[in-house]
Amino acid sequence: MLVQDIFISPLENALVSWVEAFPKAKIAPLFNHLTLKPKKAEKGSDIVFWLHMNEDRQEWLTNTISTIQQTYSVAKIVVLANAPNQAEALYALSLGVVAYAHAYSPAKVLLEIKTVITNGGVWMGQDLLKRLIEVSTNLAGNQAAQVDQHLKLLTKREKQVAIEAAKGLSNKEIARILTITERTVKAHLSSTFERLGAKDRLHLALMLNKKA
Amino acid sequence: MLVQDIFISPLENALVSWVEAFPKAKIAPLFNHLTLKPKKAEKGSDIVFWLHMNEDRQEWLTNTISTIQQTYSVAKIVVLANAPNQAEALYALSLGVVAYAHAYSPAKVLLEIKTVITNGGVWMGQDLLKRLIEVSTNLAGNQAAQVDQHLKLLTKREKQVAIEAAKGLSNKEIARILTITERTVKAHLSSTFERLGAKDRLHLALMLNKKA
DNA sequence: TATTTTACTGTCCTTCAGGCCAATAGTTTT
DNA sequence: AAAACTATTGGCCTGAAGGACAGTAAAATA
Repeated sequence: MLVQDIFISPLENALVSWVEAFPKAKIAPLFNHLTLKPKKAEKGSDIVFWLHMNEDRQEWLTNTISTIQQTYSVAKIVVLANAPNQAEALYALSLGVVAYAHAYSPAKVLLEIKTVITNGGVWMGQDLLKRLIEVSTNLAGNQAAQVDQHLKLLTKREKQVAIEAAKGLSNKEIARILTITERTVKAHLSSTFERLGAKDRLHLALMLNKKA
Repeated sequence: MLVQDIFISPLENALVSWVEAFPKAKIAPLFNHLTLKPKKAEKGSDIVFWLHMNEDRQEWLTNTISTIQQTYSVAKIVVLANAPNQAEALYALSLGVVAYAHAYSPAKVLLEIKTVITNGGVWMGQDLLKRLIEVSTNLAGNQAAQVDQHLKLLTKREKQVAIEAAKGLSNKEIARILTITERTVKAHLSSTFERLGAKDRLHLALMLNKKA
């Protein structure tokens, strides 16, 4: 099967590791419909687009991916980022990109990525994946129940104080509406922090305002 | 670098594809400390444990993984499931497993998995990954939707600071990760409070963590 | 009944947050 | 070219937050 690699980068010259990994690859300054004839693409060949991503070019990325997908339905797209970050990676992957890596990855890694994606795999950083899994496993549990779980550990009075604090009220305000001393509010809060393992009222607020 | 493969399976005979992929691999009916001498493991060699997972053996999986991790800190663990499912995969990955695949994967795939994980990668099914990404982008996405409303009122730098502050980080911590002075963080935050009409960082956090 | 938990309050102290009043340099807009 | 905005940092000051180290009285539980 013919596999064709196309680098799209704003740089004049492709990075050395790219050339090393794919000597025969095409390099284009930006994607346009003349880069490759669609017909040639359709007849059973795989195309891999390697998009070189600079900072602050989200829009370009979005548009380019969209255009490629519309033009070559079978194409696989890899994003190589100068400054990789999780948010961007997540975004790119949600658009259908099958690999997201550092732009200065050595040739060996690039070839490995190629192997993985041509076999139907997806390539991404381990940190991002870890976060994905964390988020998903958290989400699997019921959040509403989780908040109750927290409040259940508190006494009646601590609960009241905690809820007000989580709304953003100051100790003084909480004291006023519960008709107790500010000192007492602090006592309930300190106890609450310890019971729930929160460092401070902000973390408490984040715990109790957990997104559903 | 020496890489040692160890199959752990309740079956008497290893599956053919395993033997085909790793003719020199060790095969053990179940994990115990005598399987491999820790000393041998420590001196710069990579160990890969391939756990053959039958149905209804979650507990065995949990214990085995735990034991392996305690014994060989550098070991990589692969789970090969007779009947793969996303929940189990997610669980395994959250325990630190670096690959989850079908037990009857052909030798070619097994070798590919090996390549990926020995290079620091993680292997999993594309469907699972797609789901992970969907879930995560929904989560990050719906927030971004309303939160964007707020964030778009901020400058680039203010945005970065605001997001970290909303996570519960202190000024000092934010300063460190953005490589600026704590004073500068304060300046960005003050500006942010004014632009968004937040009284303090807790209100900012509530605004940016608003649920749908 | 004895013990533990809850609710409440006190003072002292340290750290942190955020406002106020600056200044400099680069970028963008008018 | 002038004005406005952005990014950066400085010092000073006030007040809030939270920990340390207390104490008392009522209620719940063993």
